[in-house]
Amino acid sequence: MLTLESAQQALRGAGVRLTPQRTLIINALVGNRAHPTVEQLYHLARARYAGISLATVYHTVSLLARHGLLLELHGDSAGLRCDPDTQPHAHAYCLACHAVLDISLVAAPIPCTADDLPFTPVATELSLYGYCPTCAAPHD
Amino acid sequence: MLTLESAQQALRGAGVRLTPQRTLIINALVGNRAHPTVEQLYHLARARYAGISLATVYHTVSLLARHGLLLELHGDSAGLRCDPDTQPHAHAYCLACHAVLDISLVAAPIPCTADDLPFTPVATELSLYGYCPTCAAPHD
DNA sequence: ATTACTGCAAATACTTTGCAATTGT
DNA sequence: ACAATTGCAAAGTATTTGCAGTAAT
Repeated sequence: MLTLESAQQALRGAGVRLTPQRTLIINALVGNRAHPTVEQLYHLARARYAGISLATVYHTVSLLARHGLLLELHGDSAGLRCDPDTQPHAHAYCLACHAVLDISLVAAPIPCTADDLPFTPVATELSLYGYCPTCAAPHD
Repeated sequence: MLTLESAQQALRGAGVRLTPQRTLIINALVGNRAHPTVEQLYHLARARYAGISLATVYHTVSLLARHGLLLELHGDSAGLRCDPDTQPHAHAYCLACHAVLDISLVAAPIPCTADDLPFTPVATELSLYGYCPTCAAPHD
């Protein structure tokens, strides 16, 4: 799970500078289970420092993903979403309220064979589309 | 598996008109295992009828997906891809040559629970990112 | 005849990029 | 000091939409 300390250590170890903008974005992600879009992350960061730009948020998200500190989720037409939890799990996209929920996976290795030859994934993304418990509940 | 006949039947049964453009697009998809993007589908269709427009291809792909005749794949930054095979299977995206390969899944029901409440998916997408057998092979 | 569909062009949305100014180390 | 990073604006790419003309049933 992402923490400011683990991120600082990973970035410093890679010779990457820790700017206030990056600290801001990391802090907005720590403990955040909402799977924010880049746009939402931008607003969260801007609430604390008005000068930050959307381009910097894009840059930083890409940087953090390259350093294995977050996962980029592509399952949503609302745009790129970020997940600070890099442990294997799936994502449930609610078609009604557009929430993104975590789905824990019972570890079950996927036999990855394409045309009978092995395919070695470096990343996987399991996306489920449906209705979350709140939206699926009968209306009053 | 999509055929022109099955598509005709499904669309006519739903009161949807079978235009030459739609027939063209369906034919471009039948037996197509390349998971073409909308743009590629547009070029395939235009090779047979120069007048077809990209907007129509987008409309038609969305229509066919709504009628369960194809799957829309969102796993690629190259844009929306189409899969005429609606049976459950995963997709392997090659990070080198950008091919999209089918991965057969051993049927293993996923326990879908979000916050201990059931999430009922209406669609799922399992995307694997890595290197296809050709690109993973040692270079000469 | 009626209504759905097409094609164009414009609009929208998301993301990337060039570059000059700034800043972390 | 020096290279990395930022912010702005512009460009690039993907997709959607309004609407007038056209065509399927």
